[in-house]
Amino acid sequence: MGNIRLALVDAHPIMRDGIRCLLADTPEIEILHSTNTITDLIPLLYHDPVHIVMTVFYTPDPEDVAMVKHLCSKHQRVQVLVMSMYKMENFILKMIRAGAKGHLTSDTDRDEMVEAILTLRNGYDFYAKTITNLILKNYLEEAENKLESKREREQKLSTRELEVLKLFADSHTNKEIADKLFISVRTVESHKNNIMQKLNLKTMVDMVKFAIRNNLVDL
Amino acid sequence: MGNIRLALVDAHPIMRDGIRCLLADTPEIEILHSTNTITDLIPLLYHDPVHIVMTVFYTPDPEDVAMVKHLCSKHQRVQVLVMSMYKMENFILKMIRAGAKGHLTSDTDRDEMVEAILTLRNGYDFYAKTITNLILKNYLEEAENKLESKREREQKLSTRELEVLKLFADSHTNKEIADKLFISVRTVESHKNNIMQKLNLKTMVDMVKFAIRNNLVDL
DNA sequence: GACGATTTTCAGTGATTCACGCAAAACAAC
DNA sequence: GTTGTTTTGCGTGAATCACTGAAAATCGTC
Repeated sequence: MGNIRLALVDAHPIMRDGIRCLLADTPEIEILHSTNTITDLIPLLYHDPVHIVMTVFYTPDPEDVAMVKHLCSKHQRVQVLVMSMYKMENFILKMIRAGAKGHLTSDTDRDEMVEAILTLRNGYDFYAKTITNLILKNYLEEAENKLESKREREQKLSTRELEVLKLFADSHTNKEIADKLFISVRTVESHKNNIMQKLNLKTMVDMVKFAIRNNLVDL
Repeated sequence: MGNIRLALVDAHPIMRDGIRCLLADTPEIEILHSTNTITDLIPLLYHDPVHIVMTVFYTPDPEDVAMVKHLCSKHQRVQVLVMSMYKMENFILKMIRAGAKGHLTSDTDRDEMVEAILTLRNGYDFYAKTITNLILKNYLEEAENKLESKREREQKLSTRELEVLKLFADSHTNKEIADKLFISVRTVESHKNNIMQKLNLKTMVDMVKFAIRNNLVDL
């Protein structure tokens, strides 16, 4: 197999330079493109295709997931390797579902990065150890009892409570929730109280975070 | 003048590796320490002092400013070079006031980085062109068109507001925040109101999400 | 159908927070 | 010293929270 054609996407030029430098003494990896965003990269791929796109994300932004999805659908032959500088299982899994074939975290090093690129080029997926644990956990849970999060909410929260929680975490006021569900504001309050008690949450900030973590609402 | 003894602070190991790699063929710069945080670095400096500490920040966090200030006061002979991956004139200026002697942005490159380090070692300050432009632009705008800069400024949060937002999104009640910051509960309320207005957020749920998205708190 | 368990509904009460407006003191820039 | 911003704080009425209690609806099951 010939050289591996790589594209680098990172909002910070210095980081792109750093990665390029780290990969400099790996001659079988050739960096063809280096852009700020996936959007900038896509047009370049038509005349100069690559095998692998490595993109770095610094914050968990739903837009990034959408961009990865878009890239994967537009260029089905490229393999996307995501490096995320945050540690949100949620989003990492979303990236994988969006079509990413590999994933690294910010505590990776040159060797792991090269290994990831080579692995992807050979047609296999690559997930950093820190990620593997996560995926394994998730998979096991899904196989045996749907999702952990699902178990958590469905075993502990009732249907109505879930409805209220969703609306609340979607930035609706109690009054709005009450109107939407044709119940009184006091009932909404009760549900929220019960949710907090059941899940052992202290504040409603915790409630919002719970909802996000469990995919009840988008960030 | 002998070798320049440098310490590197960055929350992301891969970035530290990248920078180290970029500086590898500049033999007069010697990287002695490489840590996650300034806090981790400080004890090392007692037995192994350096000339320059280069620290990278990804989000505008008042605590980072405080850490830089602390570092500058504890080790008055070290010179701090800040690289900020965001573009908030506000915070860049604060870093300078906190004692940083140089400043780079994420669109810097190896040469500029080396230049900055050498300049600092020679006893002069160094500010990247992009920074100078920023400051100049800001200055001009303020002089000629107040509205524009006002609008811009209103989208940014002040130090205090960021502190309040962080604590709030970290599940603290207003009372707790007030106690922690030694201000009244009413002041906390004011800050929260101002934040919502500045960021054009409707509810506190939105505020929590904003904080998570911007990495001010963990999920 | 009857029974118990759970869910859903709602209210009282006092504390806390929200939303909006206003303003003095502190601070920084010029 | 003047100007503008930030930080601090208060007043008011509405909304929400935290806690308790409780009636009505629903569900599983014998």
